Amino acid sequence: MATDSLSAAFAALADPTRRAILARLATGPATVKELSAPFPMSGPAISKHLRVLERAGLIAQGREAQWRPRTLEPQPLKEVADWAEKHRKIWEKNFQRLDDYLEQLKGEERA
Amino acid sequence: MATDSLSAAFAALADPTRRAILARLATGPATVKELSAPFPMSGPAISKHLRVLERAGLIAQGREAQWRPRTLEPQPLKEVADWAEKHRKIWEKNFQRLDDYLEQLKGEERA
DNA sequence: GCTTTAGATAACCAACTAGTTAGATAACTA
DNA sequence: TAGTTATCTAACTAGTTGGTTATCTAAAGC
Repeated sequence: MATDSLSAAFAALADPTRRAILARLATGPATVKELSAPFPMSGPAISKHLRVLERAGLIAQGREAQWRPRTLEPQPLKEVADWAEKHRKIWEKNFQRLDDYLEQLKGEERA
Repeated sequence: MATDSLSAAFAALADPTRRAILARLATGPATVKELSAPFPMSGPAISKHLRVLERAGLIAQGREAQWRPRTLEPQPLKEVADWAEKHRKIWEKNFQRLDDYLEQLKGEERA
């Protein structure tokens, strides 16, 4: 995998299990046990997903007795949202220009 | 890789070479030759990146004599942007609630 | 001190990724 | 027809991913 932070964030989000974990965390901090409950998957598998999310900076780890509650870290998601929104707008403009061009062609044909 | 379309789009975007290719295509259609020019990488390597982008639905392939010009397809990027923006907002609300709560605690302490 | 609970780590495996070189296909050019 | 250009496919390699089971650590409860 590429090592830049945007690539790490995109890669971390490219898995439905990890996106579901983030969705759960959006309702508040949760322990590993709570996070793994919905998935038909071993604990270590969830631990690995959490490590991917953590290396991407999307979550952070707390410590409370024998629990390590995870919480969201918004910064990388903000970078992803900004990138996607920016490029979505550019692409749209691109397509608008194409539409304008096709419209113009039609007009010239008629004339 | 997970097979759902959102996962495929995120995975395709998780590589700086592929994001650069998309950035180039945002300025208009381009041949494989043109797309590979900026990269110190063999043609087949670029072909593979293009296949990943195509399977994610982010680009389409034209045909003109011996060229196969690629163009952008906006739909999957829109899905990515929507997902990211939606969750960014939820996370922010989450953090706002946390801030409110901490503010409230401070107020109660003072009282 | 022993048991239980939460979680991490290690070792392994199958599948996939990102690159390579070599060779095939298909269309233009002289 | 022969040669050149654009592109794709095949076969290979090294490294990564996503899962498993087995084992370890640390805190809590009795």
